[in-house]
Amino acid sequence: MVPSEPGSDRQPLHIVISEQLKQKIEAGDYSLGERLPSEFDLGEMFGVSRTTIRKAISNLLQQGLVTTQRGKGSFVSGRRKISFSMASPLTHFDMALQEQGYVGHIRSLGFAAIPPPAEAAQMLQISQDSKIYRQEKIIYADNVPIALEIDYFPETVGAPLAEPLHQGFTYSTLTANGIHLNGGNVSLESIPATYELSELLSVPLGLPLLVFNFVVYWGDRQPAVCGKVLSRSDWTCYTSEMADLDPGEARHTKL
Amino acid sequence: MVPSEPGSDRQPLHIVISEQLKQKIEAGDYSLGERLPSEFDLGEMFGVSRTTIRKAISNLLQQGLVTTQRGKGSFVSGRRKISFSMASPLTHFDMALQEQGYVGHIRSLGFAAIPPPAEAAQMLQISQDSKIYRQEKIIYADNVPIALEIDYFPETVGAPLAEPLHQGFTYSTLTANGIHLNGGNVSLESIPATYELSELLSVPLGLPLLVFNFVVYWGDRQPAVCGKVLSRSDWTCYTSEMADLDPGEARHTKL
DNA sequence: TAGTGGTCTAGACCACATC
DNA sequence: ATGTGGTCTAGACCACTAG
Repeated sequence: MVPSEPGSDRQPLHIVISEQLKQKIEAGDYSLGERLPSEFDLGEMFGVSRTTIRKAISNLLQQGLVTTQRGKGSFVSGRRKISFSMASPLTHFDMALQEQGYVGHIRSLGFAAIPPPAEAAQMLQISQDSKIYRQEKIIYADNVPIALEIDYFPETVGAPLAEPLHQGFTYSTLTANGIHLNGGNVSLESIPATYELSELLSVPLGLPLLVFNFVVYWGDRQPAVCGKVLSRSDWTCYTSEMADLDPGEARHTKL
Repeated sequence: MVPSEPGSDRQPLHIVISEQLKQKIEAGDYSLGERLPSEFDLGEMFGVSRTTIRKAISNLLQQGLVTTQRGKGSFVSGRRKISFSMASPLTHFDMALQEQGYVGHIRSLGFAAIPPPAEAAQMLQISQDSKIYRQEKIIYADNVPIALEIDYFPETVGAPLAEPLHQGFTYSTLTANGIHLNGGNVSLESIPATYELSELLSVPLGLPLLVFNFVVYWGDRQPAVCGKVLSRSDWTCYTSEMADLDPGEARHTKL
């Protein structure tokens, strides 16, 4: 199976090959979860070196179409996405997971009182001398790590709730302890996974991550928590509903 | 400059090298826009083959830290992001660009009446027999392609406004012609750039793209347009403001 | 033990940019 | 003409998975 006549195509071989494999995957010739032929075999099938095949498979990896496992092979990936509402931010991750048929749990990577980073101090409206509680945790759905959550709590919230916050989902813990959130500012962006993040979330380096930045308030606009959730883009999306659009209003909210 | 003592590190060479280069970039040793040493020189500096250096630079590419130009070199990238409000969706892209100091323009890739795709027909609440107008265009900021917008208009909107829609920004054109949007459903996700998208937006294959899915209404909840905006994650982010959070409400909006 | 993907080498040729 | 990144080869060794 030689790619095509050499005269007409201007595409690199690894692109031609990865696009052909992509078509086969999308056509169902290689079905979901199925193992692709080995790199050696693919090299023979296309009549190219293993290096070129590896580059082609790397293209599919970057596009999230396959995953690779050392010693086993390359497998067609594909899964449905878990959707979270932007209207209830960090909020109810556990409920959203449960409603959509997943078992959620968290693994804490650390909970400590630290001097506040400048950015967090500003969002929580506290001075640089006061303490701040920083929590970092991985969120799992069916034992797959799907997100890294980083929270900053002001001392008034973090100190009395240190223990429950350390162990449970943020929103549920807050509401269970009488802190009812009533507003916030959020922003969404996307970044490629750094090496460190790729290790934490078991994804290839560079895979898109959704970054949900938030600061939420309770009572009389007291900041309750701020931070960010970095979630695997192959597992998550965010939804929102709008009403009464007014072009001049609510634009360029600074977070 | 040999990486480190061989006994202790378990990281591949290309990771060690790309992480070292990353540190230098973030420390400012290589400043913004500066050219890195050539692959050949880097190979000599680290005492490894060019293949390994290319893999290391590929890691930086995937993380959006550098860009490469054939015949010229590799350059440190880095730019601020343009923020769009989720409260006014497709909406005022041109104004948002202008307010943030960019010159915006569009290039149409096509505008045609077609039989409606099933998904679009459902969102626009029309039957499969009626016609639909599909528009595809690239959005530029300062002559850099930052987004691909795909719109579907029902015949009642698309037919009379074919000409102006073809040439201008969507929201501005609609409001200028008496169609005032007053609500909508949106969702945000992120996907890696496919080969085709990477060509259209001049980004490396696999770079994260933000996908803004929308359907917006006017008058008495008549769908005016639906579609999606795929924007370069290194140039764009979305912001939103919330009030009166109610945990049970507005969750899992289906788009 | 055999097969797989992960790493790395040394070298070749090409297309493009610059002088 | 020279230097750059982009493509591709042929081959080696390693780490891991499996029967």
